[in-house]
Amino acid sequence: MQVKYNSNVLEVEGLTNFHPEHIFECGQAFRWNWDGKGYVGVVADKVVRIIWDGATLYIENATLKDFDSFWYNYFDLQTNYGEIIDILSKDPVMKKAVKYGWGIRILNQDPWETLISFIISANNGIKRIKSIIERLSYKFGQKIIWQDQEYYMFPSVEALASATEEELRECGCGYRASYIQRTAQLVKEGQINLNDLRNIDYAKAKEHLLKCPGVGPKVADCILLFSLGKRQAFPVDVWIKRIMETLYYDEMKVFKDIRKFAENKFGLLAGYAQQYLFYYAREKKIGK
DNA sequence: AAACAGGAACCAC
DNA sequence: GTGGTTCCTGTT
Repeated sequence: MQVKYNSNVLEVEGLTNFHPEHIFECGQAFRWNWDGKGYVGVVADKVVRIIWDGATLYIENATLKDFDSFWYNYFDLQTNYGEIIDILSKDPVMKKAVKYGWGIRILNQDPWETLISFIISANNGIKRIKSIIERLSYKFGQKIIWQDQEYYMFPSVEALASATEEELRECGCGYRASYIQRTAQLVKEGQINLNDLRNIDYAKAKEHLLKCPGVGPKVADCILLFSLGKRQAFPVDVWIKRIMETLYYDEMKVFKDIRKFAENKFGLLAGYAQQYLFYYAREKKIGK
C-alpha cells in the first residue's frame, strides 16, 4: 500500500479487497451518499469524498496526517481480508456470499454516533434511518461548509441529552425519541463510558450496552461490531434471519438460535460473515 | 386508503 | 425465560 498527498487529496494505491459501493451499501453506515463522482460523507468534523477508480482510492479533503491517525483505522486497512475470505470460503454458502460482496470492509466508526444511529434503526428501513439522522444532524449538529455546500456534524452527546422528546419527534424519531434522549443522558452522566467498552470483552461490553434504553440484542451487536472492534458480534435482523433460513436451515425459529448457529460456525469471524450475508440478502432480495 | 415493514419494551404467564 | 402486543412513520 502506498499513500500520496496532492492538494488536499489523498491517493492510496495497492489496496486489495476494497470496494466502496459494497462498504457503504451493506447497512453499517448511514451518512455516505453517492453524488455522481463518489461517496460523500460527514465523518466526525470533516466532510470527505471517496472516489475509487478500481486501482486508486482518492480521499478528498484529507491529509497524510489524517490518514495515519484516522482513515487507516476507519477503513480497517490493518485487517487482512484475504485471509478472512479464505477461511470463510471453506463454507460453500459463504463462498457465494463473499464472491458477491467482495471488497466489503467493516468500518471502525464512532461509538456514540453508532449507538444513536442503531437505536434509530430499530423497526426502521435504511432509507428512513438515513433521513432521520440527517434531520437530527441538521437540527442539533454543527454546520460545516465544504465546496460551497452546507453539511452538519452528527450531534454531540450534550446536544441530544438536552434535546426534548418533542424536538426529537419532529425529526421523525417516533417512539424512539425518548430512548435517544435517555441514552444520551446516560452517556452524558458517565453511567456508560463508550470508549471503555473497547477494552473489555465482547460479553461484558454487550451487557453494558443493553442498559441503554432502545438497545436490545441486535442493536447492541451492531454497535459492538461497527464501532468497538468486536468482530465476533453477529447482529440478527429479519434479513439475516431470512437468508440463514434460505441458505442453511429451513427452521430457525428464534433469533437467539441463529446467533448461536453463527457463533459455532463462524466464531471470531462471525461479524465479517454477517456483513457478506447481509449484502447478499439485500441485493438478492432473499425471501421477498 | 388500509396494510405492511422493521427491533425493543412491556406485560402476562 | 418465553410469547404476544404495542410503539411510529414512510411506502405500497
